[in-house]
Amino acid sequence: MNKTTIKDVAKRLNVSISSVSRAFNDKYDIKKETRERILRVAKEMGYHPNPIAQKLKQNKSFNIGVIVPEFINEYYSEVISGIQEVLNVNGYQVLTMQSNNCPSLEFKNVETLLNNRVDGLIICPSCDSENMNFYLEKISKGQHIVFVNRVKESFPAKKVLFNNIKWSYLATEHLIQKGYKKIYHLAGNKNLSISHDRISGFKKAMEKYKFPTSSFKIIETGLLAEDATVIVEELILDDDLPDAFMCINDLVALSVISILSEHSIAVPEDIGVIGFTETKMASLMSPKLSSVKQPTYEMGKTAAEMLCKSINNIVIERETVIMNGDLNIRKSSSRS
Amino acid sequence: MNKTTIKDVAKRLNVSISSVSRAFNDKYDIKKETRERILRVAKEMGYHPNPIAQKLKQNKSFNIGVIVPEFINEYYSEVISGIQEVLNVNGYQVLTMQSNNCPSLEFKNVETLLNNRVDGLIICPSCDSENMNFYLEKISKGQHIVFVNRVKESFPAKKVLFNNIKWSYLATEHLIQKGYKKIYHLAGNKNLSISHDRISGFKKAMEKYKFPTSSFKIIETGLLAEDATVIVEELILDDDLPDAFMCINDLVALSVISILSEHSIAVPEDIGVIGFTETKMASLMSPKLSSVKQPTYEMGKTAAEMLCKSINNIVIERETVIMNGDLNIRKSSSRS
DNA sequence: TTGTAAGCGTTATCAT
DNA sequence: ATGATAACGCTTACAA
Repeated sequence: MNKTTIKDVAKRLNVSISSVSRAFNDKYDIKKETRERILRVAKEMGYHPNPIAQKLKQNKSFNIGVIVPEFINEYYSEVISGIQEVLNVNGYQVLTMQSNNCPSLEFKNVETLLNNRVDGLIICPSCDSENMNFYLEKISKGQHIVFVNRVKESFPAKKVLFNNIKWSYLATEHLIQKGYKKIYHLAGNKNLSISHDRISGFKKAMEKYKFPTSSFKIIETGLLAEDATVIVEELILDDDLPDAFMCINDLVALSVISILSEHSIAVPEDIGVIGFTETKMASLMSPKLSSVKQPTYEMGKTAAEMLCKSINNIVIERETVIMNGDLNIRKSSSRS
Repeated sequence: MNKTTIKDVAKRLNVSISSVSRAFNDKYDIKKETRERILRVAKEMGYHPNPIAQKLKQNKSFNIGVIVPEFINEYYSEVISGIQEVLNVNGYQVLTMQSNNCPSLEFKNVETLLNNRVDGLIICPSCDSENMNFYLEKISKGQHIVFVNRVKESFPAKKVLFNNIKWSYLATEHLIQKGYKKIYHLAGNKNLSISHDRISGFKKAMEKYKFPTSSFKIIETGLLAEDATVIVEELILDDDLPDAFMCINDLVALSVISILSEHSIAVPEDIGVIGFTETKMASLMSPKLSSVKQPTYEMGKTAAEMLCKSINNIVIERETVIMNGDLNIRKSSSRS
């Protein structure tokens, strides 16, 4: 075990511990030679300053807490990777916790992390309609918090969002331009702003291209593959299939394709499908899935940078950053 | 900010700080009433012991470091979830880092975590053939380390492995029993023991069922989808397609299916395909992918439990735990 | 049962 | 330029 302390080094060199400390913290006066001598011997002895003592003294943990709904899917894994990239470079360690999409566990995790004295938090909320006052209170008490993804644009806090309205509109427009005349949107849960926004984008496209009410539907499906399965089976039974599905995410899109294929309905010839929040798998399917790509990694980096600034009291230009994506068109929406 | 200290509480109650400390650490003698009074007032004041001070005093960080090659794919995300589940319950916080499949970054991360005084490490190595002495040295210095997945069974350390030989054998046997007569194994990089073991299992099945050398091949493909693409295209050009592919992982399997489908080769009718290390997506494909499921979550839990025991010097029955999986048979290998 | 005080490994103020 | 020392917030041996 590494047990060499500043005292050991000081004793060995017949200098005071303050000199050793100074040698390791450039900011103090110390003769260049002594500094180098100390550093050399310290290295020989395998000395590393004990960060825990430093933390206590400086009243700073150099830990940042990150809470996500889950990281089994790529989305939040990539966000976390972006966060780590920035924070590690800045000398922070990242403590990640999952809320399992449960607000009360999310809040409990926040308390755990705060009790562990994290210097700041990045929260990807599981839900943006419940108890957001919990966070406003923490912020007003001086906590540094940055939110990512599932947060209302109107929420008065630092946050990084994806422009769901715009890219939902563009995805829908793409289907229209491909000649699909009857389009259903398999939407997520309405009390999530991201679902709400994607519905808005979809509606906007319907209006813009003057689709009559009979030519589109918005079906609240949820975010899970299983949910979609049931719905599509029903549509088939009711003989109420559209020309194309605009799906809340790739999981739903893939399960739609899977069911249609079981019923020998051809994608994209009979029915077009487009997903959202691109999965790596999207390009490994047959047919390959068209989807809206979100800049997950960059969203994480941006949030981390905002947090660093917040901690260092650097004023920020914009409290809210809304990011753009890419429309990755592949086979599933490209009939010729 | 939470700034209430043990002193504030003591002063407020006209007791000594040791009494307050005792109230929070059951193990000491303290009158029940005082204890309750202290706890109640402490709660009112919003006091929580400062874990950093506790760590310094107890010379223990209550942090555990975890290093994985990446957590964009589900495999390590699930392992980490299992680890967190156990460690959080035991009062530890988990510091996760990615090595990006690069041994030197992995070692650098180890040093970072050790300098941060983690109480133990769980390592999912990026490679098991290089510099494993690095770890043996740490262990001999008293560090607590548990390895997961990519480690040779002969490596003398605590570890949790998957029985790759057995399940590779079973996956291959399944293809044989389905009547596929010519089987190619798309293998991973040979200097990884997991690839090596899966090759062994494959060979074992070939021997057991007396396949002549002309009826099977082992092609070193790598772990990535792109690698497989090239290989299969070549096989098609050379008119050297087998009856079935036994793939090193699902990513490779899915890209095989995708290419075959582009060439209008039917899976599973013309060619059967089976993957390894089940992806969630496996059951969303058409055809749904057969695969070997690894108990990722349980592997993480097991490793974490072993680490806790190691830290608390509890003797362990077996230094090496080798886990079993499931054969999830779906459409891609089920011709009728 | 409770209080006093030393000490964990640093940093930073004040002398020298 | 360097050294002595208090302090960070807690635990724990020892004293009362």
